[in-house]
Amino acid sequence: MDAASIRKLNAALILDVLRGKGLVSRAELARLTGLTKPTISMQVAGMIERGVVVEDGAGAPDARGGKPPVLLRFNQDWGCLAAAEINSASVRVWLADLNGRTFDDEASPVTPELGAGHILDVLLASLRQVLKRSGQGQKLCSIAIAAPGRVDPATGTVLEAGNVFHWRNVDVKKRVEDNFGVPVAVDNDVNFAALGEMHSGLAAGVENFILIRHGTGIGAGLVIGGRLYQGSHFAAGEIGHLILDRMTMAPEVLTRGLLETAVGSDRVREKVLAAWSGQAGVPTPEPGADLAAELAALLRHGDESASLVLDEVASQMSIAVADMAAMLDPELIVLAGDLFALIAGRIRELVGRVIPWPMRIELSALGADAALMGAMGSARGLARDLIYESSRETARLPALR
Amino acid sequence: MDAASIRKLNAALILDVLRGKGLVSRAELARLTGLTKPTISMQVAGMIERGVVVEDGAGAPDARGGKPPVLLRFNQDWGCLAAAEINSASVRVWLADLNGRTFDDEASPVTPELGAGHILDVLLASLRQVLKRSGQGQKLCSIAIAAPGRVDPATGTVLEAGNVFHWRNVDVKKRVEDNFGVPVAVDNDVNFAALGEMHSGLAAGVENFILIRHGTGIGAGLVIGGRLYQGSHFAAGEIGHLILDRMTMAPEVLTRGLLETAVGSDRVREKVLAAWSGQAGVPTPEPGADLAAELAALLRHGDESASLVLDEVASQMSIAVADMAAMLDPELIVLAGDLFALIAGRIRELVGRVIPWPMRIELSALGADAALMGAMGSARGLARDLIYESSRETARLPALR
DNA sequence: TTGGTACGTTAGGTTTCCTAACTTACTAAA
DNA sequence: TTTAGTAAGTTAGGAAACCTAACGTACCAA
Repeated sequence: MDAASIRKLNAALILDVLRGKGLVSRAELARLTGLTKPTISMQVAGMIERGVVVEDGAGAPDARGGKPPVLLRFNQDWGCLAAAEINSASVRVWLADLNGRTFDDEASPVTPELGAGHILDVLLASLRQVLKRSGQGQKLCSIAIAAPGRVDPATGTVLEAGNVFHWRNVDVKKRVEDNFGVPVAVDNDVNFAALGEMHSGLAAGVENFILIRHGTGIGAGLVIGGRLYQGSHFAAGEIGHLILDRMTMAPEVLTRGLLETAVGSDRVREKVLAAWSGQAGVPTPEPGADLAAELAALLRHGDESASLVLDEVASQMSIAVADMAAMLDPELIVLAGDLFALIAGRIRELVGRVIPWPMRIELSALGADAALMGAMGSARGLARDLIYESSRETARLPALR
Repeated sequence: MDAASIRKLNAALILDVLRGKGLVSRAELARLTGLTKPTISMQVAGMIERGVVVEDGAGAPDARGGKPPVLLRFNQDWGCLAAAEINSASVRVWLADLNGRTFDDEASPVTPELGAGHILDVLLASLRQVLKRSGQGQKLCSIAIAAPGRVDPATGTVLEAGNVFHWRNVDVKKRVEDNFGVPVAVDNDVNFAALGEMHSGLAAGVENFILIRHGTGIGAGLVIGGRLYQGSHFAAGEIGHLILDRMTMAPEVLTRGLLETAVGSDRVREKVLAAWSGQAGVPTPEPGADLAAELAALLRHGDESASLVLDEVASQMSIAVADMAAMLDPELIVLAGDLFALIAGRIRELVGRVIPWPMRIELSALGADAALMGAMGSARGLARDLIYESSRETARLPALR
């Protein structure tokens, strides 16, 4: 720890305040950071020279008189950020300014059968295209990628990607870094979705929460103490393995009694088809259609089979939610996945019975964009070091007259 | 962030190395910390003046020649630490040096019926006694207290202490701080037990692990990212509420299907008594005796009832352990409680069936001292600030000749 | 006895921050 | 229109911590 570190820490402090507040004067920065006015002036001079900060007009002078403040603003166009998501239907890419505001995007259809190499090719081409189109290629600061499966964020490798993709040890980070030469973050899509809720969703400012996603698979993203928790084998939140058939550990539980097998969307569809009454005037459920919309339609027509299936699903999901709540005592549980809209009320009621303290259980508001928003937040974090690196040569500029 | 902060940070860095390594010379400190020799000399001079560090003999000179190093040592007797535990049978107090080595202790029998006020009186008296006996009262740096129930460590208040103590909102921290005028940490005994395993047990150096304690109640302490995680309502790890009777959320589950009700030691005793074969030559199980020892004796005599009961308990505990493993993906799970010695093997086997990655499941080695050891570690952490506060006046001492 | 090596100290310079005083630009009231 | 008051931002000087480079000290080995 030496003088240079002090300067960097103070630069980060100043920039954090500046990014958080929007327009701030030097004097107010001094008040907010606890640093003195000369220090702020010197630091800000360096930032302005590098272009990270710009002067942006005059503020209203104090009512009692006094020189009006010169307002400063973080220059969100100093660089740009990229986020990408690989899912079973497409590769999506977003480009955003340093405040995370998306200004361009691109989606390329893919299928898992294309294989890891080809899908990554699509991703790289897609990235290149948006960067070229926007003319911001030179300013790119960082990239974050939401990938399927179990990911080691330290190495940026997809260790294994479940039933759909059949990836093993795919080094996404290296591939992308080699092509763009900027820092790259890779993580699981559910984890990024949780970060998305934290950055710009329901969980803003929440220290401890869980995002549970329901789909073909079932997974959870855990945020503990304001940070993503991935687990020792990057498998934290793999609640598909939760055991439903309690009071016993019989071998058949391994195939029958696990949460994912019981209430994954494929199984729910089967159950609906099996139980469907065939009532006149009720639409026939079809494989391939939107499961949640279909169930909602059945419910509207007063179809009993749908309501019975949903009751069962709600009951089993409630067990998982209640157990997570009991173990982790989060402040909030966010439910992501269309089906949850139909059963959130029932889950709240059932969980409320077993958990003796108040707990918010909410439906995600970000929908399909959650992972990309979280990835963008992560890209923003990665870019911090580049932005905050304060150049030493700029110290103590002569006054401008 | 200013010059004074730099000095403090570097002082902490140096002292951490010194405490970790034992005997170190100034030159080696420079190498280990990355600071320069003059900086180390200056910092160390201040520490020696304050008595926090002492010179302790000469080291062996380098084989190639050269002046032999003067070895430095952290002065573990610069102050002392206290830890206390309140349990249903006694109030225990330990006194230790700054390295956490206990040099005096005291146990006072109490019963929960005495009430919070009286039990705290006993604790205070006990603390005063050991401090007086050792003559170290003036040097006391901090106190940590393992209390029963749900504790808010920020305020040091026992919010509620379960079935045994019937405490509500007992401000332990204030009471003790007012009496001794040193920083006081209060936390739940299971949490401190987990810290104990981390400081000086099986979990040394483990980032993510869970300690599960079985007794009348069942609770877990969660260490995530090397830090205790208490939850948003200080209820993390309250796995007594886990739901055993799956596939349903029927109302009767609330009394019948919760983990604590099913496998708490009281219930296990009932089960043993109910199932006992009354076989000749087998000792009769008696209420009040040591449950684990009794079960072990029954097993030795080949009693079938005991083995059936244990199988059931193991099966149900396994569900809880497997679920925690699936959700939190810890590196290690530590089992604390006598009963676990009889069923750990079975738990390992059952959990191994559902969790597809390797996971260590071990019996706690610290036994009844775990919570006190963890509390002592916490007291040591609290004392850091006092120890590391580097005095400004000592800068740049003239050379001694 | 001499050269080599490593420990720890001294001297001098750099960087950053702080305090105090100053200039600048505006309001409000005489 | 002038004058006093207030707040923003700059300048000047100094303090505190660090660093580099060189030096004195104590030991080994030939």
